[in-house]
Amino acid sequence: MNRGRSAGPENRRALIAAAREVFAEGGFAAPLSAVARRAGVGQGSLYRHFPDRIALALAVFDDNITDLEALRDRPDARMSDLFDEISEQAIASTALIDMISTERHDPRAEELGARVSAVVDAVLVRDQDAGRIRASVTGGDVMLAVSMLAFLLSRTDHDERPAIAERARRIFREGFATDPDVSA
Amino acid sequence: MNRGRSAGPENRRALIAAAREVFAEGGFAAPLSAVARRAGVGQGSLYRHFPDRIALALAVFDDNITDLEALRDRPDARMSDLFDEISEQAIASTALIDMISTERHDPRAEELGARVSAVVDAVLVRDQDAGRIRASVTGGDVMLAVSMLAFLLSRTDHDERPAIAERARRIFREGFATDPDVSA
Amino acid sequence: MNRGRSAGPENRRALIAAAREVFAEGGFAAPLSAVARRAGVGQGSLYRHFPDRIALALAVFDDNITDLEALRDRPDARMSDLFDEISEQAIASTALIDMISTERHDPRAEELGARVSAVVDAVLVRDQDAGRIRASVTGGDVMLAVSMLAFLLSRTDHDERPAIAERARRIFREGFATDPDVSA
Amino acid sequence: MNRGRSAGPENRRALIAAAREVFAEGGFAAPLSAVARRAGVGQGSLYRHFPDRIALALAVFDDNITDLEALRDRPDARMSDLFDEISEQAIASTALIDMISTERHDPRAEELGARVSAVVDAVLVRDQDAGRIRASVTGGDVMLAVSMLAFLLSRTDHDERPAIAERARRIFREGFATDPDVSA
DNA sequence: TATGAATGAGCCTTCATTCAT
DNA sequence: CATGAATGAAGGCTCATTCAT
Repeated sequence: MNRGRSAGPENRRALIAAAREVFAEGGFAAPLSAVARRAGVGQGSLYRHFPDRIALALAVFDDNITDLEALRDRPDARMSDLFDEISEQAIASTALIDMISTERHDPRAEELGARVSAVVDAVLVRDQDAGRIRASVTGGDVMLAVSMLAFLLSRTDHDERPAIAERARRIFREGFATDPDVSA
Repeated sequence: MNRGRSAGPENRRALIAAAREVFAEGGFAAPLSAVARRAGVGQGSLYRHFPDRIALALAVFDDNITDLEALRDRPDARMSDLFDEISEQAIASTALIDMISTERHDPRAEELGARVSAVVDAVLVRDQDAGRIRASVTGGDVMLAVSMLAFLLSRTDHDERPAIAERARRIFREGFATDPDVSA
Repeated sequence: MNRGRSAGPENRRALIAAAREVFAEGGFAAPLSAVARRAGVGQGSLYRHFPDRIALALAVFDDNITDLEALRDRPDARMSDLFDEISEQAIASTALIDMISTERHDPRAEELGARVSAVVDAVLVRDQDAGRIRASVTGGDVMLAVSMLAFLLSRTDHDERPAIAERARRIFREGFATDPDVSA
Repeated sequence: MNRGRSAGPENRRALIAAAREVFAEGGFAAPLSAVARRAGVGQGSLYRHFPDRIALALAVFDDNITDLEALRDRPDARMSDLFDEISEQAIASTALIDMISTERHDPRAEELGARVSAVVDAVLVRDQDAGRIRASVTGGDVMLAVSMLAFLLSRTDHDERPAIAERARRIFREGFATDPDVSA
């Protein structure tokens, strides 16, 4: 049952979709064979489309990063929106974060991290100009906060994630805000 | 070279020591066979002493929690000491954190978490009474911060951990302190 | 980028050239997909032109045999020239030898062997007539020597081949010559 | 159906025996899974006993080398006996040769080669002292001849090996002998 | 009770070969 | 006739877990 050449793009999509689910359920380390199986695709096709786990993850997560970048381009977007977006993504699947840290020495994963950093920097400047965040806060600080938030969610049960996210974000808000009492 | 029935307690100790090293080097998911090998003990004995991975990890990490509890009992200990202790432990081995989150539904892991919580609560009260930490901060908030710090360190290269720990702790300090400007 | 039906001959040539390189680098067992890739040709086209590995190898090695036959037709060529030529070929790529022995029961490979034999026989007669090689030496003897030399080179690191070839040839020279002391 | 610990030595023997057969039939590159299957042993046990292909091959071939060394210790043994022995071994299985050349950079394979060399050197001296082999012949020359002979046999059908071996040995005899005419 | 070996399931990866377009 | 993707069968290897001694 060779579905022929035209099945290519369809398979690719199916693999990404399957990987998104499998990663969400089993984490970044989930078996690739499960991805192929769920996509209804031969093991070989998976490897043709994505020569390794990272290549597959990259395809899965590219959408997420793109969402973040879209947010940066909204002139009214502020840091809290960014945290919203990241929380939401992490609530859905924490594998991205897992991947970025597990594969932190792979240049492709680094690039993903750099794209996130760029978004953070852009939004941070605006918030500092508007006096919402202390001038002493750096992009690195925020990335740290973002990472911690995501790690935390990645280790939290799905149904508890919204509450935990809210709680963690309040801590960071108070850590970064110019007048913490206001946000308390 | 069957050392006979009297070797029991000695084996147990050797297994715990070996597991501490193996977990530190290879993470919580490291092969159990490596533990038995390093301990110089048969596979079967490992399973007899510790029926599963969690039982072994529990024994390993009991010491760490004990250290934390000792700290709680020092009347002059404050929250920053607790963070110091936890940072140091996480800098040494991140497997504990990994275990607590990976196995978060195992009652034994939960109990470990509860013991940490108790320490946190005790120290927090003192810091709040002394006016060093805002009254609005809860034990849950601090546990969250602790978790995030530990997760973060668990995903950081060993040599970068001290610097990252310091940076993260400043954020939390500012998020919790009564007068953040002082600690900035 | 389907170059259409006229690309046939060009593809064929590209495949042979690619196969020559791939076999030289990876041996006779190298993946056929590598050949197609290097030739810039689809897998399907490879199979159309060469239904199996042997068909491809035959096309590749036909040139080598042709060189040998050209040598036979030079009236002054002697056995040592033949060994020179074969050594050079084996030094460049041992895949031919590998193929001839691996596929020794395939009639196409046998034919290749027969062509070599014919060359050997022709040159041998001349050398014997000239009194350079003992009359008792048969074509089979020389083929054996040739095979052994080629096998040997096929199992020698590339950079050591010239020296090993020289050493081996001296042995055969002494084994075949009418007056071995001369060549010693 | 865990046959328990005592099955260890038996398994080991079964694995070596199976490997000897599998290597003889399929060459040194034959699948290890076939070895485990034929030995009636789990895949894991194979890897426990022999962590890699070379370790297994070493065990298989140790007997062969031992036979060679026994021959060296016979005071009346001469080069022709050595060739006899090697021919016989290669006639039975050519995988040893394949291994020595395929894995020529593995120190364990090198050691095997060195043991053969040592035997060759010892026997050569005796033959030269007795005036049966030219003084100009070196141990390296003989090793070359031995290698070529073995390679040749490794690529010859089983039933043709005796005849081919005889023919090749005559060439070497004439190449090495003090008075080649005698042996012609 | 300790021991160390056995077992087999499961994942990863590579290719040869087939096929719809 | 070219193309490039699909497919699945092997084979390699690693563990978690069980068991006879």
